[in-house]
Amino acid sequence: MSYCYCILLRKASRRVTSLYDEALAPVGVNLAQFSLLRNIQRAEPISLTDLGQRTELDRSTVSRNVKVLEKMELVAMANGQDQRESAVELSDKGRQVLRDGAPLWDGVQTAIEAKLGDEASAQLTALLQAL
Amino acid sequence: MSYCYCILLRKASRRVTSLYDEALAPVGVNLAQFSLLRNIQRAEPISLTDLGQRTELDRSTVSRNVKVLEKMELVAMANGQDQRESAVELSDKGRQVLRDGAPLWDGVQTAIEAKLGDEASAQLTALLQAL
DNA sequence: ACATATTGCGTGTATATACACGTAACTTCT
DNA sequence: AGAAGTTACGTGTATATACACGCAATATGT
Repeated sequence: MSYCYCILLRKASRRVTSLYDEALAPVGVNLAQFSLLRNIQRAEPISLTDLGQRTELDRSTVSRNVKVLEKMELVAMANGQDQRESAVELSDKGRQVLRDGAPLWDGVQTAIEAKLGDEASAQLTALLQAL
Repeated sequence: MSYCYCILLRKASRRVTSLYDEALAPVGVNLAQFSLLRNIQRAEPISLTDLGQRTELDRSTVSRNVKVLEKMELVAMANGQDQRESAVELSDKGRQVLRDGAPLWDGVQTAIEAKLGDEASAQLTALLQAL
């Protein structure tokens, strides 16, 4: 009787998310928001649809998550190529959060690697990508 | 520059959850609900607090998820030891879902093992438990 | 040009999840 | 017995997430 891979994944996901959330709390965002900001930064200005593909999230999910970031004034919506397309851009405040959050994010990242060891960390990365 | 373990986990979690959800669709529950039913089965009648500890979920989350199962008539609430405690039990319909869902769940489980290989599957299990 | 198809987005609806807070019930201490 | 603390639970609020649907804008085919 093997453990359910899905449940193991979901539990680990919740636990680890909690670690990153706590670490990032000082800059006022959670892991999901920090990651979304990073994805925006890598391709700004970016449409919501493109952002959804990059993050592997449903477009409507991205739409709502971006709206929260907008309310926090970390990003701003601009006009895209089309009238229908809207382009997300970081605000100065958003860039600051990314700068301030980077070492916090790195701390958790390093802590996980220290806990698992280098080899196991690499294995984990490979396995998660293979799923 | 390493990948964010949390994001890798969350993405894998969403992808894999989706696999199980699709497989379980014929019996009318998703993976989270199926898993919750299984946890109830293992310890019924069980209080919401105990169920929360078993599933590593917040009590309020369990409370709400159980409420959905109750509306689907897969579980029923009975009186616990106390007046404050409520005990969750499976209904016949709930047991049937567990029976019918088992082979569907097993199919995904086997498919994942086939994809990763036995050794990698065992590694994955160990790594996820270590996190 | 006009009808049709596609694209990009928002909203409605639903589950999953957590934290904070309040309430009722039980326990413990004096 | 009565006060104080603990336990079990529900609800309010908020984010995360997906699917279905509809609308507006653009592209395409005749």
